[in-house]
Amino acid sequence: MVKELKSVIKEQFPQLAEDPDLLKEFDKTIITRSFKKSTVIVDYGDHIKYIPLVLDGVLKVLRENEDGKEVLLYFLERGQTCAASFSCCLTKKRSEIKLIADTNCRVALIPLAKANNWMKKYDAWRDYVFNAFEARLFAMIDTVDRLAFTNLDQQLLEYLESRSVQIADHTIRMSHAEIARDLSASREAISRLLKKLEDQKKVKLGRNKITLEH
DNA sequence: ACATTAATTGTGT
DNA sequence: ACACAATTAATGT
Repeated sequence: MVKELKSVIKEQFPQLAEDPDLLKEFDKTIITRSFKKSTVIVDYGDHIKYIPLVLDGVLKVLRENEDGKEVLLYFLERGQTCAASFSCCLTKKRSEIKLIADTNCRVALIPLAKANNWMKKYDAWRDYVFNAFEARLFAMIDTVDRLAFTNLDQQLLEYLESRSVQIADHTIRMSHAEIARDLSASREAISRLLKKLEDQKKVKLGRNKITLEH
């Protein structure tokens, strides 16, 4: 199991695997855990104890508005980590976000103190963290752009395509209502747009599933 | 296999 | 956005 973790790290986090000392630290301190789909891993106000590295599956990061509405911030895929957790790492604040297993997933957990300490000790770790922040920042700028400049049609199509890549499957098993929540749109609007996409032969619809055609 | 129920999806306003 | 109709899947008998 330990050597299996090592090979997953090499595959998913190549930058981290370059430093053998860091890999040894991983061996000693990392806990891997599996979560079933829909499990809440971190909730609003929780104290963060670990930095998660996604080994497998997809996680969802949500934020709650002042008026109690939940907004999807972004998805975490294998090889990624939660930038929001790092900010907790530095400030010791409670969690501003909710982290939820979008699919069954496997996560490596790094204790906060270690993650902090490694910043000084290991260049590879520090670089990884900064890269993660940078990548997340640009990804979020991108989504803000799309929110501002594209209509819901576009967003829906891009959402479906990116989900399909994430789960490596043409068939997305979700209800229209779930998709609507992710896009902060009404369920009816999504249903109608999906039907339009079906008429255009871009997707095939079934109950709780959407298959992308190419 | 069939009926009942619940959940999802479609439609008109 | 809402109300309700239609359809589909899940469950019990």
